[in-house]
Amino acid sequence: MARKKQGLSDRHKKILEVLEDYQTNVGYPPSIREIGKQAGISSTSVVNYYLDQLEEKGFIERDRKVSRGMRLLKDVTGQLIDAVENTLENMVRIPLAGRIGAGIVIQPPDTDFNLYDPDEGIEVARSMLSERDAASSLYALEVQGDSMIDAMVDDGDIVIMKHTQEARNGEMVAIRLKGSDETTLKYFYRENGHVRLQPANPTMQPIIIEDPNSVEVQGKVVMVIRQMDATPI
Amino acid sequence: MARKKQGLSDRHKKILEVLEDYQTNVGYPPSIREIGKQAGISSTSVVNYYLDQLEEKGFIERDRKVSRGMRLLKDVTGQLIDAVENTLENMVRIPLAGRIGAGIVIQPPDTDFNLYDPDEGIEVARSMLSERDAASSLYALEVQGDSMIDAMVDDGDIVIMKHTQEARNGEMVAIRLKGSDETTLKYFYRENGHVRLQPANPTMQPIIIEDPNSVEVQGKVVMVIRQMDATPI
DNA sequence: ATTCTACACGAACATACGTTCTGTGTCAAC
DNA sequence: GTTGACACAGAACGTATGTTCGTGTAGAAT
Repeated sequence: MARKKQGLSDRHKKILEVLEDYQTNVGYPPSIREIGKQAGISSTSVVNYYLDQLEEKGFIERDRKVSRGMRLLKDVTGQLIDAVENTLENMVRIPLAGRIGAGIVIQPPDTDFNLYDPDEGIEVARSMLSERDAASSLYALEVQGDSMIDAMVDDGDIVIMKHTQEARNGEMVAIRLKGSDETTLKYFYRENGHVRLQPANPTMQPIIIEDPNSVEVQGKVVMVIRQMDATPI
Repeated sequence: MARKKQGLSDRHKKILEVLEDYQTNVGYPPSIREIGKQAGISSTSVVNYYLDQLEEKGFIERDRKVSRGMRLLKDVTGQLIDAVENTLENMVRIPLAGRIGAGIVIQPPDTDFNLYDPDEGIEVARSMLSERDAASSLYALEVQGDSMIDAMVDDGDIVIMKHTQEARNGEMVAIRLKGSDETTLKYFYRENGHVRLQPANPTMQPIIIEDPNSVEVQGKVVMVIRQMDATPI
């Protein structure tokens, strides 16, 4: 009953390479004869022979009787290959809507604030977001200045926001106090009839707002991204 | 001489949709007869007729005499389709190598890359990394505890590291001082024969180390990610 | 009306391509 | 030795699939 598991011979590997190369370069899978030519195998039956083995090992999937009817499932290294659609749908592009600073400024995307390319956006893997968030319309803001260091948000950070008027306890939200024109990022808690705004930095004291109506929630922070690799264009 | 340019009839659109659907769902392009069936066209010649037109309009590319020898170039909307290779390479999966706390524990990505689940990892768009970084082997660490708040890194944050022994000025690095078993994240500056370690929080004072040899660089911080959307599995 | 063009159908044709069969050589186990 | 599993080659076969051709219709141009 002893089955050799990981045993990929040179021909197996070569064929997998050909498969991957061909698919990526040509756009559709190769025929058996083409595989043979690329891999240095003269007989179609031998190629077929190995394709069957690769299928049994779970590297490819074959549709019999169909020309070029095969698809890669795993890499030569055994890594799973995401199909095309997956990768397309696995990424979410979030528009860079503007900048925020001490006096917060959220520019709607239509403003021709052209410091960023029109297609300049933040690409985030869907897996890094909750399903709800990925489905909703998000926007990204670049933080300018040190005014949010008590929220653990640094100059240059990218905050990804979700527009909302309501906040639930424990969420980090962008809020503006009535009478102030300054927006800050704080953890939001509604308790005992008042609102507690908790800085992310645990060494700092919370702010208690007795009148909940004087707190205006502008959005919820979904993610903060700090890129350290200095590649400013 | 008037040529209708953008004129995509319903059949054109339908065929493009079929093409896209089939490719993404099945993994290779459809045959002409399959297109016909899906698009409600009974004759192969009609499908061929429209495929020729779509090629002339630049939506697809065809390889004559080859079964399923076609690939999508543009979307129904006219948007360019990224080839397979692009989508495959657009995302980088970074293994979650461990956790760091006050008593830092950094496990460099050893050869046993198979310890964590395949879905245990951080997916980052290649566009969010520099080319150099994306090519190098990165690993991610989850921060545990508040010991890095002076580096603007919070409990629960994900730091993406690049293994290196050398640091250049201005980079945020994980460093350990000789004689200490604690690792911290600081901005690194080598100047006038000494090393200056600058906390990210600008209100905090730098640390000057007179002997550069007592500073051990363990890695460079490439990115910090803070997920606020509470998605505990 | 006639002609031309775009669109459509279905059948016939040619071949690209997957499958199968026979045969050969090697190497271990018996 | 014999057997059997394995790797490989080449040819023959069947069919899936792209191509071509003859025909037809509807509408615009002549």
